[in-house]
Amino acid sequence: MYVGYVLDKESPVYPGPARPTSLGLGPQAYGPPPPPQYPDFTGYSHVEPGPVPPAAWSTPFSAPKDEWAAAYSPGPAASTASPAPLAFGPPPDFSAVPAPPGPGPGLLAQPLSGPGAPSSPGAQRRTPYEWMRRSVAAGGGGGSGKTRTKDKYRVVYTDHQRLELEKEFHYSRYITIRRKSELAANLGLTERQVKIWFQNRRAKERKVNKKKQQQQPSQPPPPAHDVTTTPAGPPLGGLCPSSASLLGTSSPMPVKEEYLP
DNA sequence: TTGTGTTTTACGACCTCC
DNA sequence: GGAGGTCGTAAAACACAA
Repeated sequence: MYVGYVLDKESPVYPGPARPTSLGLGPQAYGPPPPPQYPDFTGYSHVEPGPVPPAAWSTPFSAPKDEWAAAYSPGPAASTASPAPLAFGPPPDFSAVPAPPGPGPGLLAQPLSGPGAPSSPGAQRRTPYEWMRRSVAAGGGGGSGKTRTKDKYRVVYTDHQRLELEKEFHYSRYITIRRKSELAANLGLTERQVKIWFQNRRAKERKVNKKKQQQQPSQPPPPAHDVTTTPAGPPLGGLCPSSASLLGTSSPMPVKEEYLP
């Protein structure tokens, strides 16, 4: 698997313990999941309860997790939430919004608790519910499987779907096979959609970083996670040439539970 | 309301790896 | 050969100025 190739590279994309050799990407990743790692996946959380502070997101990623999380915040309810509730599955207040009649179980109603609450960074919806109506009209948002070959060219993912995808992306730019499967299941998307979302997200990041570099040519090199601004190299071998700095023992990257031995 | 620019999904082509 | 990577692109969705 290509991912496996990346993972095994000298400069792995994922830093430190987040990328244990036992991660088992590639064909073996399809094997039976280690029993103890997901005793209760519905409670999956990026931010492990306990001492892992949100500040861990300050590096290597430039944007603190709280920042983008707040941007996606559904409202006061989220802002007051503990750092831990990054769980998949509908939050309790999801019930406040009737689930659209889309196909599949994954159309998650959005936890938009407050009218006027911004639902997306850089894309303030006119009303917190308008995007929902659009999503419903578009065939139930993500998971509808609409493609350009069908009656709808594309769907608009719900803010919750985007939030969870962004969470995963902020954790790591490359999603594992298992996480992709889990994410797809929990968000009601197909694995293909998750994969493509990550591809597009990386492309977006490269684009942004390129823009930044052009605007600030004299600036010091980008942060370690800026894997995309690296000069040309092997498509993946050079994906994260600077990630070696992430491998330092002082890496503040939180160790994802599933990556723990 | 309309025109225009940007962002977001989705795909195809091509590549590398196993 | 299959999977997933980048890159480029199409087109819908969206924001915003005129």
